[in-house]
Amino acid sequence: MATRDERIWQVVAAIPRGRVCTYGTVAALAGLGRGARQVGPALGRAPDRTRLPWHRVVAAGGRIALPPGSAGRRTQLARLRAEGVVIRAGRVDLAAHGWEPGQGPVADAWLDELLWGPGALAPEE
DNA sequence: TAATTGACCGATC
DNA sequence: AGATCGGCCAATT
Repeated sequence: MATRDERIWQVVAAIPRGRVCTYGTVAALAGLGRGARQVGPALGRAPDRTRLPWHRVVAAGGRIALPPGSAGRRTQLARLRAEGVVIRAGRVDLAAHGWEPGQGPVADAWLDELLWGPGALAPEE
C-alpha cells in the first residue's frame, strides 16, 4: 500500500506541463478527502524535489500559496512562467490553466492506473 | 490527552 | 480586492 505522501506525489506528477492544480483537488485525487492541508508539507517531504513539478500546485482560486519574497515562491513563479502560465496579481487564471482529470476517458484511465495500479476496478477489501 | 501548527478552503462582510 | 472567521485534517509538542 502506497503511503499518503506517495499518493500525493503521484497526483502532482500527473499534472500536465503548463497546467496547475489546487491543493484541494490534489488532496481529493489522492484520496485524502478534505485534507488539503496535508498536501503542502507532503511536497516538502518529497525526496527528489527537483523532478517533482510541485510548482504546479496552487491554492484555491489560483492563488500562489508560498509567502511573498520567499525563494520557493520565486522559483514557482519562474517555472510556471517558463511553461507559459500567466500570473497576474499573485494568481493564475484557473479557467485558462487549471487542470482537472476527466478531460477524456483516456486521461481518466491513465490516472486511475497511475494511482491504484492495474486491477483498480477489482472489489476492495 | 490537549494544544499548537501548517505551502488550505469557503462563506461573509 | 482584502480581511476575518470557522472548519478541516494529520503530525508534533
